[in-house]
Amino acid sequence: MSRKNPSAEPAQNGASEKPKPVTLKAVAQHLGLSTATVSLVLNRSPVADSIPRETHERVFAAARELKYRPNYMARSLRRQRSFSIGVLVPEISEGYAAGVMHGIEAHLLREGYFYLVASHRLSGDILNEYVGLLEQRSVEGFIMVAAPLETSPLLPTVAVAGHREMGGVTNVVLDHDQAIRLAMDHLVELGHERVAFFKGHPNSSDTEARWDAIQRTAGDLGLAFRPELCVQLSGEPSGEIFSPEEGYREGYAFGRKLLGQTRDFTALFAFNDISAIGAIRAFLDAGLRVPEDVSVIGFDDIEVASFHNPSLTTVRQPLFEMGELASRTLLARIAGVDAPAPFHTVEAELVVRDSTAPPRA
Amino acid sequence: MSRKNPSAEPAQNGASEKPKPVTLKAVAQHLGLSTATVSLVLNRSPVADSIPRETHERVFAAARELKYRPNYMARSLRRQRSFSIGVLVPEISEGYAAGVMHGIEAHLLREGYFYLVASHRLSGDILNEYVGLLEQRSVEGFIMVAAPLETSPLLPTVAVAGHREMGGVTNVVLDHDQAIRLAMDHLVELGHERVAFFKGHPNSSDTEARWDAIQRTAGDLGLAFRPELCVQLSGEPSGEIFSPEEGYREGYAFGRKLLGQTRDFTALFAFNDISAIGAIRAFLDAGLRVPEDVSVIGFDDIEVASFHNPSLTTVRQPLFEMGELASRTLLARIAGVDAPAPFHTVEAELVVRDSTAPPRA
DNA sequence: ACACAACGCTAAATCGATTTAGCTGTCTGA
DNA sequence: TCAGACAGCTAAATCGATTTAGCGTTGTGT
Repeated sequence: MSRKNPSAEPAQNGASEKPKPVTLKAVAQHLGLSTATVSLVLNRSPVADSIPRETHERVFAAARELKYRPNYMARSLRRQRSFSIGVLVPEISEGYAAGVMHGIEAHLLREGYFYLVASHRLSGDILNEYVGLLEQRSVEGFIMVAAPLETSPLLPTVAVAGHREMGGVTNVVLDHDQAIRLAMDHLVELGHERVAFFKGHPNSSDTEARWDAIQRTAGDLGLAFRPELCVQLSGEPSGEIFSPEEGYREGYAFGRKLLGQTRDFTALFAFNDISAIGAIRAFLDAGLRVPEDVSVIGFDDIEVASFHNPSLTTVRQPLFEMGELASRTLLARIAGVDAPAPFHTVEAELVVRDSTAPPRA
Repeated sequence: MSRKNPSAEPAQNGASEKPKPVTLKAVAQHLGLSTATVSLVLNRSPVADSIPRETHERVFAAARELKYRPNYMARSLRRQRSFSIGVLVPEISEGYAAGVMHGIEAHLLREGYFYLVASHRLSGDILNEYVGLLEQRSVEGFIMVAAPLETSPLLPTVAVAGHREMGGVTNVVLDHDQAIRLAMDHLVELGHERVAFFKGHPNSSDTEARWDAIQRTAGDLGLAFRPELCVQLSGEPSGEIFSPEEGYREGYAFGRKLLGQTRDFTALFAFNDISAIGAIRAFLDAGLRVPEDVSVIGFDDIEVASFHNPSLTTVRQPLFEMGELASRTLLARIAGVDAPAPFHTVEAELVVRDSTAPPRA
């Protein structure tokens, strides 16, 4: 209600006056030059090489003095460049995507790009809709996180945690074999022999790759891999809508389902940290202690993993680096530097915390 | 390496051919009409009222057939509208901001807007830099989360968790008195009399408001409010850089510092969930049980709060709704519907979970 | 039979930059 | 002395839409 007297402020932002932005023309007139010259100089065009140093200085001085800011729309229209890219994530308030976006942002803004975000919630239809809208907005490319992409997009695209090999799409993927190996070795070294596994959401693009790696590695290590130790939720999830809250509930449900099938296991390798945490809760509710009775290992190392109690042993995905790599790769492709390699692989790292221990003797 | 034969795909996206987008002119020519007519019809301009229904249909049919998509840059340049807003958060991979952004996104995209995000990391300089860049990008307004805003921005702005009253800025704020009351009543009802408090980051805009509310409420309830029960970190943080990881460490450090000062308390009211979790860890490390020996109550109800073990009793901020309200308010101001009210207040909610209990007898 | 309105549409200006082709005027070299 | 090179700049087209002013044609009322 109370409001300071606004008379002191220079340009108020309500709906009152508009500050009338400084155009190129204004700068040119102020200098007695043409807009062409000013533009050439300000953009350091090679054509401006023949213009004497003194004029250069006058132009820059005037631009600074008048606080000239080139109009982004006009410039983009002419150059057919937007310096924007579209980022499609499952859901913005979800740990995995947030970590990747952090890396994306760091690199992109450093290079003078901005990004537009939208959430596809693991639905192909929603994804396609936003791809269309963002294309209309002239984004120069896409970074998609865990996106259920069906067809080759028209623009350069980098997929993080994508699994399909697709024309024009560069995948930033974890080396799943190495990652799974890390986790399994850890469990085996602790002495676990009966390990339970969660299989991920059928629409999540990492699910298949990771599952394959698990099967292979279990075989290599001679680990029992029995059906009653593997849990996948009943098939289609409720709607195609995705949320982290659901991931947690899913983990809890997984955990209960597993206990319903058998208690003959000493460790659980969850699909991700969220489901690991959900499962831990299910175990605790069932009177089992973690890690004394059951060791649990997660995947991702999202923030929660270290905050959790017991803190979570997990396979760390270098999310920030993956985001950075994705942006770097995309910008290179936009610049036409890189041929679109189908894969860039990053390595996982084992983070041992308190949710794993040797099995009871 | 291996790559499917791309001959089947229509338009490849590498750096090869460009699909040559359909312009308004193309549609007009295809119809034998002028671009003016087509534009008028497609935009349902009142000027097009005198154009017969049949022509309307022809135009729409052609647009659909040719898959015409208006060029965003051209349209924005002409209309002086970008349908974009700038969102400035402390850090994108942080729970509070993510929750608010979720709400922002939901409402904004529904209304045909997109948003550009940047992280100010609680630094005024970084904030100003991005404000400038985003203004240049012709955003139509700002939503700022926990931003250390010093001067009135030129564009319509809505601040979430802002505390300063400032010309042209609408604040979406929590009713801190009500929120604090909720928490304190809960503790008092449980029987706690000696309660410790954390004071937040000096650059975080909610810190002061919440601290004031705590002091007032403690007074109202006749609660002891002794200096040795209040902890604030040593003043300036290391650099002005902010991260959730630091919030956790801060909470841990808070907890240790508190224990160093006194153990004569039965409950802790932390500044937020992250610091609550950090403190709980410090207590556990010191051999105290939560909630048996010490009750801990957080603030925010970020995702982690419910996942944590023990799950966290906390004061829920309706982050999603705050984000929605912020966007709604901003769009209304952009449309010139609303006068810029200085405050919109939302109510908190107490979420009782497992980290609080009656004090030991 | 004629003025005037309504209809159906278009020419052209405009938004604010970028960029190519080219125009002066001076200087150089043969 | 004169062609040609070069320096130093500019006119004008262009990007793709939106939007105002207005132009011909037909119809209507008196």
